[in-house]
Amino acid sequence: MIVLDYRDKRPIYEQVVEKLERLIVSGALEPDSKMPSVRSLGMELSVNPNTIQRAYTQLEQEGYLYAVSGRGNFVAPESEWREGKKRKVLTEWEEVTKNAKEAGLSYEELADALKEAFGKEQS
Amino acid sequence: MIVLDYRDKRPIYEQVVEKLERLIVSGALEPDSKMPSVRSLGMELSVNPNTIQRAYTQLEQEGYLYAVSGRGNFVAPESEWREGKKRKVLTEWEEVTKNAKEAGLSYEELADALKEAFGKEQS
DNA sequence: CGAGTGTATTATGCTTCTTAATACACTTAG
DNA sequence: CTAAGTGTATTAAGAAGCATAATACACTCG
Repeated sequence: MIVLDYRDKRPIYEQVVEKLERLIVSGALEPDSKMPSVRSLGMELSVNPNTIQRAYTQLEQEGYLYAVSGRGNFVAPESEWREGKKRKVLTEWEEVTKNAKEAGLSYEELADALKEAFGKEQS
Repeated sequence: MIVLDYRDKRPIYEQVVEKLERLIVSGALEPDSKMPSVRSLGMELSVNPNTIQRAYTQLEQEGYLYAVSGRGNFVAPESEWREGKKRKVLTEWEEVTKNAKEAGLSYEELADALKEAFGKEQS
């Protein structure tokens, strides 16, 4: 399902959150589909179930999962997280863009990079 | 010179690095100008000199400062860090842009936000 | 010479992350 | 009904990183 990067200095639970969030946002994990149990995903990643539990709890607080006692964790419907995610990522994008400007990157350079990222043809 | 944010959960030395780098890149601290000594900046921020030393060492490794034994730390000439900084921040920008696209933000939305960030007039 | 500088070392306390071992209530397949 | 699998909670322990404190030493400059 996911692969951990041991060179990454961040906590494991944070990596798990990031990677699962990515799978959900990209649509690789469909709404209402069942997530692996904390025990099975812990086994698969050679990580303690508590660590997975911590990741799931955070994903639940952020609206990406919902838990059903005795049954498991499930991907939340898109309406629960899509708008919040867009707002969050746009704020981050504006911040990084500000840094880029400050570092000396020009409007034209970024405009070109933006076209590139969206597969637009260069003039 | 700088102000620490105690709500920020990152290590102090990392905050110091980020804020000083910002001052250098923006030009607020001119090349070859003298930085505060590790002891004086430690006093000013109510932080241990070792913590400042750690920040200075990292800034030196990244090319923003150079140290002269017995005299102090100084801002490195722009040629030492400008290009590296631009490359680094562009890579980060491309990554965040990819995330924004994946989260559902359109080319038009980002193009508008880019114009906004550079103070361009909207058509 | 003395004050101020960078730099290094050692020790200590604190917080966070992670593992481990349980425990309990719930749901579902058999 | 029973057993297995689920989420969830608790407690204990170890490891690592962060920060402070107290020194120490070589250097530069007034």
